[in-house]
Amino acid sequence: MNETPPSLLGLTVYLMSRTGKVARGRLAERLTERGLRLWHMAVLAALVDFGPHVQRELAARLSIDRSDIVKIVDDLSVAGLVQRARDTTDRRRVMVTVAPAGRTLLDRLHVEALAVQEDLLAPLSEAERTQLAVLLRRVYAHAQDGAGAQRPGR
Amino acid sequence: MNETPPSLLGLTVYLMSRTGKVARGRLAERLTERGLRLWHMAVLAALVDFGPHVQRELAARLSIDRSDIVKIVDDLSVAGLVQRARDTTDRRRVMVTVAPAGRTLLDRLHVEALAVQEDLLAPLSEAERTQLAVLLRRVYAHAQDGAGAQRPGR
DNA sequence: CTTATTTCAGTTACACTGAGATAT
DNA sequence: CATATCTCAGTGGAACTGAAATAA
Repeated sequence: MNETPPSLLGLTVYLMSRTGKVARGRLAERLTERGLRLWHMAVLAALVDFGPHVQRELAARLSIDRSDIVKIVDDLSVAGLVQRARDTTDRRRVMVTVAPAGRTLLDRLHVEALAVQEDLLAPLSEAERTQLAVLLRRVYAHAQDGAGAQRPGR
Repeated sequence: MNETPPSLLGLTVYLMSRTGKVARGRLAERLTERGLRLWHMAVLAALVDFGPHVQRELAARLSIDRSDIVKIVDDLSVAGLVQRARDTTDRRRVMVTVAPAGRTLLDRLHVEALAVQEDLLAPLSEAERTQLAVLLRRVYAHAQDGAGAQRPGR
């Protein structure tokens, strides 16, 4: 009685939308327990992977709106997970650097994300999980390239 | 410079969340041109695939909140895409039936959804698209079973 | 004077909560 | 009285718009 309409299950875009929402929701659930949201984790990851960023770079890399990055970085700063400092050569810019506490927290968040993933992908074998990851990475890369919908670039 | 952090790309849950959001966004974009949203299409699909529903059944089948189904069905009703009628045997219930206009519209929406999908999955071969669909269907089915996060059942 | 970056205020869509109205 | 269904009002996070403040 609770079956999903076959005409929707036959659409891969619909499946992507639904499963993506579940993935997002379960990740967010874990992060909420720590008073964080997905963007907080994403920003920490960007800082750890690529080093200090100007806020505008963070927004561009993560596809967050420039208006929203402010609050996110502010939250992280208040929590002592990142440090903010005016760029001395261009005082319009705010350099954001990950703090030691941010690194150790990100490690833990990563472990939790893997647990969520383990749970979500439970019905798939190791090989199938790899397959899924590979396929999604290619789709993601293609989408990032701006093909398809209008991508004004902002 | 706009590369996504590798530690996030390595998480399949993150990829699912991101690609799902893109899929959702592009579908919604098309529907917005017709003044519709994703749930409108989902409700039409449920009615066409399974016949008339009581509103509560629609909500359960599509995992929409019982509070939100009201407005969605109301929109469809105003647009002449569905018909609402009190159940004569249990006058608390409202039976929702798809109207002919709803059927023909759903056909067109389905075509558009396939176009969006074609675009999004462009980098994948036919075989790979099938693979992706199969894997996602299994993940979706598993998620629906209530495994993992708390599913209070409402 | 124009442009870039940060910041803030406000809007919209969305998912959910809680409670009221009606009927069983 | 308890329960089920529908309905509405309100809340909070998310994504976006527009514009002000500061600096180049």
